[in-house]
Amino acid sequence: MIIRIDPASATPIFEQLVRAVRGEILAGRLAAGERLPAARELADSLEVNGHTVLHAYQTLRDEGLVELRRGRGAVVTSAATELAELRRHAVDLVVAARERGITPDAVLALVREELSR
Amino acid sequence: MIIRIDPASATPIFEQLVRAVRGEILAGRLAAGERLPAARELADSLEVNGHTVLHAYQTLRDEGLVELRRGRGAVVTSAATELAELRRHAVDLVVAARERGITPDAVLALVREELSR
DNA sequence: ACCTATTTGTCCGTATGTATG
DNA sequence: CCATACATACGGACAAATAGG
Repeated sequence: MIIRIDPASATPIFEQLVRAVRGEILAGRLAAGERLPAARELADSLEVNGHTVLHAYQTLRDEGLVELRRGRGAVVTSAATELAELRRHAVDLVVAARERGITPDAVLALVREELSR
Repeated sequence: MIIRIDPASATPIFEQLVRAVRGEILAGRLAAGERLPAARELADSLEVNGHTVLHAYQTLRDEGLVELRRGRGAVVTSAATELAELRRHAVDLVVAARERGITPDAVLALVREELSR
């Protein structure tokens, strides 16, 4: 997993990490059961503090994307990969809508209708 | 607001703080708009680290019970007080059920029925 | 418009505890 | 029993938003 951090950015380092990992998961490049690098290890390689990475990992845990366990590390949850699969369908829907010149509101209305069935 | 912390307890300090403040809110002793003591101030008075109190406050924020703003502090949300009011009704319900010797399952079934209306 | 005090936000460093394997 | 890796807590520093004068 390749992550790049911009220490000069206005967005906090821990949030950059959250976005990077979340992106990897939602893009399907990190599947359920796969392990993230150990927090301190990643911290060392990025030259940031271990807490900063841990804070990011804990945020991802709060979002339900990873499971944290002492001695085992951070593991991508199955819910996360399911979310990634769901996202692919969402992308398909939006692409199809754009191809047909359908307005965003109409798309949302359609999805709402299906959800309320 | 009187909070007591047991440093020797197995439950983490920050969680003891979360429970204490949450309890105050749900008991109605802290109403919407009221401010919690400044994190570092409370930390000093309890002789714990400022980070520890801040961690507790941020947990409460994640639960939607307080709003945190730089320079303003931690303010109890209206959602929190509404939750407290809801809790009072729940207590009333349980008390009334116990007085009448109604089983917990029956109470839950009743509530479910009302919710599904 | 300016300045100052307050207070949370983030980050660094360090240390110890504790569940996992 | 031992290595790994997260969990918690301590301490210190500076940034950034808010409120008030």
